[in-house]
Formats: sequence, C-alpha cells, structure tokens
Amino acid sequence: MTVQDPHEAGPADARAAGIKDVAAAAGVSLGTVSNVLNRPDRVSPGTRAKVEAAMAELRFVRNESARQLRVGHSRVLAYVMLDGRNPFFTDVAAGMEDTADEEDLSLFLCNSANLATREAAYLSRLEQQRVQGILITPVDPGSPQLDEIARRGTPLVIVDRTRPTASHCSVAVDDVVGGEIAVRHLVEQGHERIGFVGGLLGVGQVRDRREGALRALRAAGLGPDHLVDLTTSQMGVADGGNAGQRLAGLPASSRPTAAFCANDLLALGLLQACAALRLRVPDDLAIVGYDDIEFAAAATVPLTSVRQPRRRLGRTAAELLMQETADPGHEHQQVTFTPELVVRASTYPRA
Amino acid sequence: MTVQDPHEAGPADARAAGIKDVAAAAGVSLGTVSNVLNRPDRVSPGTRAKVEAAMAELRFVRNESARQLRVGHSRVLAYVMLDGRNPFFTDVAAGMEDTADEEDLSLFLCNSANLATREAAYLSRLEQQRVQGILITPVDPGSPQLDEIARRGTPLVIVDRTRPTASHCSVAVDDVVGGEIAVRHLVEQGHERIGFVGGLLGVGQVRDRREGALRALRAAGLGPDHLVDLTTSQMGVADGGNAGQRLAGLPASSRPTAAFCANDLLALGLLQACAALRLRVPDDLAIVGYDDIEFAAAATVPLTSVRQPRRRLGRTAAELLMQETADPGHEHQQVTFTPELVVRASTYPRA
DNA sequence: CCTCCGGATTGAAAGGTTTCACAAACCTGG
DNA sequence: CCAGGTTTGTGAAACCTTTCAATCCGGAGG
Repeated sequence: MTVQDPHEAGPADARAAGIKDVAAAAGVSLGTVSNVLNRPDRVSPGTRAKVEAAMAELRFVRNESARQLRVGHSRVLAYVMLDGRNPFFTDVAAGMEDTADEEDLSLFLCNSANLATREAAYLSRLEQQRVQGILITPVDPGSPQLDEIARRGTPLVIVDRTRPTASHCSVAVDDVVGGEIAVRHLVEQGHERIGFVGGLLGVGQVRDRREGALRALRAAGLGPDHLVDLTTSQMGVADGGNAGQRLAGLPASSRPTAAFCANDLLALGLLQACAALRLRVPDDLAIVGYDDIEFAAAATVPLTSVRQPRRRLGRTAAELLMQETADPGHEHQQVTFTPELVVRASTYPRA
Repeated sequence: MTVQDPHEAGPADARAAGIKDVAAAAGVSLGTVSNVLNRPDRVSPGTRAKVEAAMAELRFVRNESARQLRVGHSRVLAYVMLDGRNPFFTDVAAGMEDTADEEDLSLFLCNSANLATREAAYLSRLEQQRVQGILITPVDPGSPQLDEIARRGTPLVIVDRTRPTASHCSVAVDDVVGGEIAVRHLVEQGHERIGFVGGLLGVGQVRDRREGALRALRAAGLGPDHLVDLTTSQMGVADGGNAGQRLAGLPASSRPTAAFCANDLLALGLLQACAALRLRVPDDLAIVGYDDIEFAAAATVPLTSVRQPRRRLGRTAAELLMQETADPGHEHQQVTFTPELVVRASTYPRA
C-alpha cells in the first residue's frame, strides 16, 4: 500500500486521484478497483480492504462523468417546477424525493419560475446531461420541446397538467371534482348563493373548478345564476382582499352567503378583508379555499379547503417515470387523483 | 449532406447521433464539428451552415458527460438547502438563480430536508459530478465533510450559517442586530415587559436573536428581567399558539405587553391564539415576528417583522462562489448582512 | 513563377471509467 | 494426483468529446 505522496500535500493537490492511482497504490489492476466500486461481492475481502484503504488514503472521488460516459446514463432525476416559491410544488417535490430515495437516485430541482426561456434552458441542459428522467410542470404543456425530448429517448412525465394527446405519462388532480365537493359542502350547509373568487389560471384549472361548482349547484337543483362571479386578475392575497371589497358592496339581496375561492391565497385575502369589514366568518360569510396550504389551517379562522394529494402526486409521477425508464415501449398512462375536502372553522354549521 | 436513415426512424432510434455522425453527414471532420460547437468564429460560414443542418437533421444532442470528462468541470452550480418547503430558502435560491443566469450556469436545487444522511448523499454525488461549485445551508455547519470537499477542490460557500473557523466563504445575516432592532422598536412604543417566544433553532440563531433583544433592553436602561422567556420545543405555528396560552395565563402583574417571536410561524400562531383568547393585537399585546414571510403581511392583523435580505443573500453567496472558482487561492470572506424592521399593524402605536 | 502568410480544416491523443473475454489460482471429490 | 468447476483478478477496448499541432489552400507580395 505505497502512496506516492504521503505527506499531506499542500492545499493544491497535484491532481485528483483516479482509479488508476488507486490501483497502483493498492497493487492491483484497474479492473479490480472498478469491481470494488461496482460489484464488491466479486472481490475477496482481503483485496477489497487494501483497495478501500488506498482510496481513503488518496481521497479518491469517483469521476461520475467518466462513469456516465461509459454506461450511457446517470443516476439523477430532475423536476423542473413552475414556481419554486409556491409550497404546492415543493410538496410535490418532497413526494418525488421519497421515490428517488427508494431507488437510490438523486433528485435535482430546477425552478423555471414560469419563464419559458429558463425552462427551455434547463431542459436542454438536462438532456445533454443524459439524466435518467425528467419530471416537469411545464409553463406551456403544449410545447413541442417536450415531445422532442421524449422522442429522443429521455423519459418525461408531466406533473399537475394534462395535454390533449397521450404522448407522455402524466399525473394530475381532478379539478372539476374539487370544485364540486367544495360547493356541495356549502350547499349542504344551507347556502344557496355562492360567490366564486378566481382569476385566470393557466390551462383552465380555474375553469374546471368553476365547472365543478356549477355541477354541484345543478345537482342541488340550483341554476347557474346562484353562482356569483368575482373575477380577479391575479391569484394572490391582495386579489382576494379586493374581491372581498366588491362582495361587501353588493346589495344584501344579491350578496352571497358563502364564497368558494380558486386557491388559498385568495381565500386568505378574503378572510382578511372580512375582518376589516366586520363580516363574521363563517356566520356572515362562509369561505372555502383550494390547495390546503400550511397557512390555511393557521389562519385566524382556520380555513376549509380542498386538499390535493400533493406528496402522492409527486410520488406517483416519479414511479411512472421509473416504469417508463424500465420499459421504454410502455403505454403512457394518465393518472388522475381525486381531491378531498378538509372542513375547518370557516364553514362550520351556521348557528 | 447525406443521412444514413432519412425516414423518421421508428420510436426506437437506433442510437443517438454523436459528433461523429454529424461529421459524416456534413462531410467534414470531427474537429470541425467540435469547432462549430465551441468556437463558431473559427469556422467558415459555409461549413458552419452545413454542420448545423446536419445537427438538426440528426437531432444531435451534445453529450455533456464526454465534454465534461475532457474539460474537467461542469457548467452547473448546486444549492443544498436545509428545507425546500420553507419559503425563506426558496427565496435565497431565487437570488442565486439571478447570478447563475448572468454567468450562464445552471443552478440545481437539492433538498436535504434537515436530514444529515440525505445531505451527505447529495454532497457526495455532487462532488462526483464535479459540479463547478456548491452552495449549502448545512444541517451541521461543523461537519468535517464540508472541509473535505473544499480541500479536494470543489468550491463551497456556506449560506445563512457561520462557522468558527474561516475555512470557507460564508454569507449570513446578523441575528443579534435583528433581535436588537425588533425590541428597540417595542421599547420605543413604550413597552417595558417583553415576551420572547423561541425554541431551539440550530446553531444559536435563536440565541443570537435573544441576545440582541437583551441588548436593546439594556440600552434602554432595562434589565434582563424585563424579558419573559416563553420557550417552545419547535418553531411551528402550533408552538406559537401554545406560547400564547401560557402567556395569557400569566398574572396581569407579570404579563408582557409585547412579544418578540423568533420566527413568523410562531408569531402567526401567537396571533391566532390571541384572537381565540380575545386579546386584541396590538392593544393588549403587540407582536413582532422574524423573517417577514409572505403571509406575515397577509395575516388578519398584518405582522411587524424583521426582514432578512433573502434574495441578496443568495445573490451574494453565488457571487462569492464565482470568485472562489476564478481564483482558488483567494481569501475566504465572511459576509454579514444587516436585517431591517418592517413595521405593520401588529405594533402600531398604542392608543 | 515562387514564397510566404493566415485562415480553415484535419487527425490523433487524451481524459477516467466500465465491461467482458480471458487467465490464474484455488478447491472438490474421485 | 488429476479433472473439472468456481472464485478472483487482469488487460484492453469502448464511451464521446475537446484540444492542439500539423496540414492544406488560396492569395498577396516579390
């Protein structure tokens, strides 16, 4: 076990040790060192120990590029997320991490921040890196770049979006059902005039939720005129507050007794506005949000909300990706989850 | 520009085209194709066009592993963050992305989720990948793994933590000052008995904030007995609510008129408890939080909070990393930012 | 017409690992 | 003591790109 330079070589180590140096130091061949790395069971305990000692001594760090060049693919998965600052996506990512851990893969997160150019740059870089697979919540689900990547052989799964053609696996949550259970709950509480607070969210997620709301009303024998639209330009807290102002300004005869918000930020803003306007929640106005973000439960009046199985969404997406990796010729699957309602104080039964 | 297989080869393309195939298709040499890729100015417009056409035709995707093997380093930066679900870290990451964009590098995010083993796995994988540099908010800033990585030559910058020895660059925010400005503000509002709500946050961040609080009291001629400790086990919303219960239970003579919380989640929990306990904020209890997360401003009573320059923190960390990459022999720098107070309704002047 | 020059292009080496066919050493049981 | 089998170790080829010294070519200057 002789080592070229046993003294703690200066800060600038001559050159990082490779498998070759380890082999020399341990007095074995290249192939043996490689075996220690990849099939330890094929090498006798004695030599294995020698090799491992040499690796430690030389501070050997395996060169992943070389390995990858040889074997053709890497041990990493990537999730290109739409908005890294939105807790929804980080929760989805947490689910993917669960699966990645099990498979002993690394998950790298890329944040496109809703910028098509940045998304494109990430995708291209990931493809060049020959990552094992890509998970993505795309800025534009219709982008041809997604097809090209899949065609060239990198497995790709679409998350929280769907596309007309079944050219990829995808996982999503049924937004129509989400809207339906939210409003059905309100109807069951005796509400008959319901405000819908929502803006223009990409790809008709808002539209679907509204559609579900209408369906629930219809099931209760109530027409579409029982849904009062309070349209917002964005989907932030401020927009919810704004909608609250407008709602409070309606004549008592046409003012809703309950509101269904297309996401929790809107709902929180609405809640805040109610406090300012001296409207009691849920007595004067019941509120249902969407997403069940952490702060929904922590609001001054804990918020009833439609919960999406975020973590499971991520888990399933990653599992689909694994399937596709294992069998490139498989049938693409479109998995749809059903959301559930979490009832809290903001819709407790009216007195 | 002849191509082996011009018909849209079936879904299973024989084998991905390499630089060699492109060269053949374009009727030029390997080196020329490489030049088109790396020094387009060295090749005549005519041939360049030919080569580019061939690349498009063959759907050439550069093999990053091979490139990297040759040149020795990659074009990616990584941020190993402590908790991907905490908006603080994702904001820091956004700042890093700014810098990475400018340098035309990719930033990959890794979430250690506060798990030392997962962090170790990511670090080791990143080192094997020969990433250009690592940014990290470590689970344990004292971990020797960090030193080893730096010693072996991968630039590494510590984010939002400091360590005793100056063996790395680091960026952090001055928590003592943060505590000081928070409590000074409360003292200026006339409060003389102040509750400190905080748990055991890693590496004495909580300790520093408390230290700053004491300093502010001292500066106002008030002794340490004017700080009432409400210690929590964790730092979540529930813990804040819990602290609120205890606070409300104190005899009027010793009950604080204001509370300084070590983070905004605690503050929001406390706020919520106050509503339930019929304590008016800020009249009966003024509240200052820490971090100024998005929901601080959106709370029912908007929260006064200590804001850290998150994005700038990330930006600066990445810049430091760039410096270290450019000049490996440079002096490590410890950059410290100063937080600022954002005053909102939860501490408006008492009537 | 020859030389020389500079820009464009070429060809081969190098980079670190994995893989695989093969050799060596060892063991088992007859 | 040997045949045959198993376990361990070897060495060279292959993966795809970049780099750089060398070559080629067309034209300017003599």
